[in-house]
Formats: sequence, structure tokens, C-alpha cells
Amino acid sequence: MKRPPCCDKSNVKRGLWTPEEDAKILAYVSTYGTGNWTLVPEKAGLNRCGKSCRLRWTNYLRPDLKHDGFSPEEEDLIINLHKIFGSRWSLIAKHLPGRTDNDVKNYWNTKLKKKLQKMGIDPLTHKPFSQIFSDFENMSGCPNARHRQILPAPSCLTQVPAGSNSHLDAIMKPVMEQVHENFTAENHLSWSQYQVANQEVMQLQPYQCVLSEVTSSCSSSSSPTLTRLNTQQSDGPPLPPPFVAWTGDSISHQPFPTGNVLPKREGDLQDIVSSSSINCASDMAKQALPNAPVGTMACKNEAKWAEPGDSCEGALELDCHFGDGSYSCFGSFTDAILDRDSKMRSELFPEFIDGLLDY
DNA sequence: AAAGTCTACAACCGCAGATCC
DNA sequence: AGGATCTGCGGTTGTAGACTT
Repeated sequence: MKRPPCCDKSNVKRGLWTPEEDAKILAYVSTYGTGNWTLVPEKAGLNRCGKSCRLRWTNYLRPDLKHDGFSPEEEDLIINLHKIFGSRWSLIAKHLPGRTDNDVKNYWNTKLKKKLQKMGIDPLTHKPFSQIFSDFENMSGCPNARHRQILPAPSCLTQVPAGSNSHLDAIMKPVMEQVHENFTAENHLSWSQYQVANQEVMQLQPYQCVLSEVTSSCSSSSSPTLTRLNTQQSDGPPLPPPFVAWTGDSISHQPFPTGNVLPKREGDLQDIVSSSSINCASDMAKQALPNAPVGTMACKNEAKWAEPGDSCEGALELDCHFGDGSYSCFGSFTDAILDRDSKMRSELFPEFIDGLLDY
């Protein structure tokens, strides 16, 4: 049995809502609650599409919404969060009580973007225009991107939220497929097993790829090469390819990823505990998310891999390890991100994409 | 005062993933 | 299992009021 369609768009009213229509929505919600918006127009006596009713409620009529102007504190928070999250408005709005993603998006587009531009800051990258121009001049010194110095040392896996950039998705896809093939063929550890567990526990999209040793120089004609990172440890089970998490990749209040699909190595987290990167990350998280309970290490501050069932406290969690270069760091924060990740995004990513394009 | 332009923000569109039947 | 619908999201458009010429 097929469901009835949401609405016949040709016969419903569109445009601005009247106070009478608002009152009908409010009366309906107070009686029936939210949900099943397709029934709302009929039950509430409205000649509107259910989707339109839902939008009106979530963006305007919800009682927990603020309708006053944004405070300077909120402004700063939006700028900081945009620096980290980009235009993931719903993610940003989650940190602004009483504001919707639509509110934040509109405020950004009408006020904050212009404000940053007036300050000489590119609202897209949050870098000063002067720096962008000088970067561009430096890059254009090489006649062809193929012969450009690609990345300082991004021997890392980059995790990209699906849908964030369809052009990038298209570039990434074949690369990821190669990574998957390599990994599953050469390791006893199943990539798909790892990926499934990873997604479930860490809420990550299956967008991971390895780019390693893609360095070339202006004088060299060698093409970037794409290789698998070291995933086999000499003294333990194979490691899944590392990745650098993007902002918003959340493992908040989830059991620490463990079990038979992730490697365990005593001492790895010890490296982290003494790493200055943690402080960077904490500071950044604190700056961006002043109300978040940042700072508690995963695994109850113990320097060891977690066991199944272990839970994490606080907003900052790490399963990250730095080392001798045999494998990179992988890590994620509840709502913040490693300092190096924002650098990856704003500074290294253009070259990273160039490298992929050339490849 | 009127016409044109700008600004703020409400509302819509279309896509993708989730859910339902 | 698969197609249809629902829901959430980001991008874009529409519109009313303010401002400028």
C-alpha cells in the first residue's frame, strides 16, 4: 500500500505566513505534538504543504527560539565555529541555544561575512586577504600544478564528510576504492569490518583515503604517487589506515572504539598524553565551545587502549597517536578538532586537491 | 515624494539519507 | 527488497521595510 503524497504543491498556499495560520499550527502542536507533518495541514485546517508547516514550526514558532538580535558573544562564537566547521549551519546552531540553522546562516550571509571582509579577512578561509594573495603568488611560480610542491608531509588519511563537496567526492572515490582494495587484500584485518565499526561507534562517513609521498618539485617531472600507508606493525596486529578527522566528526559519549576490529597497543596513548597537540586542541575547543566540558581524556585518563565497554568523559577524546612516521595520527573530538586539522583544511587542502587532480 | 537600491530574514527548493509500507 | 515518502540540511530566492538618490 502506497502512502499518500505529502501534498499537491499546485493547490497549496505559499509565501509568508499569517498570524491566523501560525495560531493554527500552535494549536495543533499543543494538542497533538510534533511529528507526522503530512497530517498537519488537514488536521489543523491549513492549506499548506506539510513540509512548509514543519519548516514554519522549526524555524519560527518553536517556543524555545530566540527572536532578538545576536549578541556580540554569539557573533564571536559563530565566527569561531565557522572557522572550524565551515558552512555546516546545523552543527553551528547546536552551540547557540535558541537559534536555528536558518538563523545562523542568514546572520552569516547578511552580517558576518561582510564584517570579516571589511576587516580584510576572507570569510571562506578566515585568512587575511594579504596572505591569500602572497600564497597565490608563491604557487603561481610553478607553471603547472603537476610540478608544484604538493604537501609538506601529509602522509595521512583524510576523512571528508559525505555531501560536503560533490566535486571532491568525485575525486576521492577512485582513490578510496584503491585504498580499500589494498587494505583488504594485504591485511588480515578486514577494512569493511573496521569501517562499519568505525562508522557505528564514531559516526563517521566511510570517506577515507590515503595520500602519501605526493611530493614533487618544480624541477622534477615525477608525478605524485598514491601509496598505502604502513598499516602493519611489526609487533602487533595490523593497524587500520590512519585518518585525520574533520570537524564535526563526533564520538561524543560513545563507547571508545574497541573490540576485535581495532588494534590495541599499550603505550600508544602515552605518546598523546605528553603531546603538546592535546593542549592545542583543548585550547581550540575551549575557544570555540566555551560551554563544552573539554579536557577529560578518553579512557579515564589512562594511557592505554580502552577495553570494550569503556566510556569516555568530556568533550575531548583521542584515539590518536603520533610516532616515528610509520603511521600518522588519527583522532577526533566531540565537537572540536585538532589544530592540525584546521590547518589541513584551510591551508593544505587546496594543494591536496591539486595533487589528486594531477594524480 | 517617488523611484531605485539595499538589507534582513522568512520561505522555498532540491538533494541525500532514513524510514516506512 | 525495493520503491515511495519523510526528514534534515545547505543553498537560493522572495519580500517587506529601510534607506538613498
